[in-house]
Amino acid sequence: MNLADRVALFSALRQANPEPKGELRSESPFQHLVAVVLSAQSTDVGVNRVTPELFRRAPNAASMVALGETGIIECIRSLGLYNSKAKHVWALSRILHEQYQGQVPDDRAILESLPGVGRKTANVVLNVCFGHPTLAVDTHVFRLARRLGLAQGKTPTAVEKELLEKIPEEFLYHAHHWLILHGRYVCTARKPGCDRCLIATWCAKLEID
DNA sequence: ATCCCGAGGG
DNA sequence: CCCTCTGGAT
Repeated sequence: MNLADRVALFSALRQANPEPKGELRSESPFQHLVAVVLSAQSTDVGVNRVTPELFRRAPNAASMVALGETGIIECIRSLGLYNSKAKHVWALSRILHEQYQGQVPDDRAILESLPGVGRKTANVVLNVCFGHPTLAVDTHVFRLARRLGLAQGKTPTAVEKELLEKIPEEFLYHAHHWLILHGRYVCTARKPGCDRCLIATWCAKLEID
């Protein structure tokens, strides 16, 4: 896809949704970090179902440490993957509490060193909490980028690199949310809604027609 | 049966 | 590189 088409594609997404927001609910960087860790292989609806009670019991790092792994599991059981997620949330809370005054650091290397925080989660936190133009490649962005023909890589890391090269800078900051929302509600995994797709004009999947 | 805002461990 | 973690929704 050439530059003019890429600009047109992202302009269409921007026009439809000028200020895209993620759908995970939180009231602080700490809560957002925890919500993103919990979102691994789970839906946002599921995360938003359990976080009100979790954050009522433990709104910050210190109280999350006090709640303990068992208390965390009680709150998040219906999400799945609860043993490892509870372990990670408790351990990262303890590190933030003991070493970072309970604050989430604006630093990729430190974020990725936290238990349960990989590249994708760090990219989301850097973007949403600290305003950096990072691009988090989750399951939706990965699928959509490949369908559109914006990337061919076989790993999220490879696709992130391709997208960073192909998405014009002016669109980079919002690109994650535009792509994830489009992937979630239109270009879904099982049944892509091509008939109601705003960017089908530029989609490699439909080029043959 | 497949997918969900993945990460850690082998 | 692959496997596992795990329940809920479709």
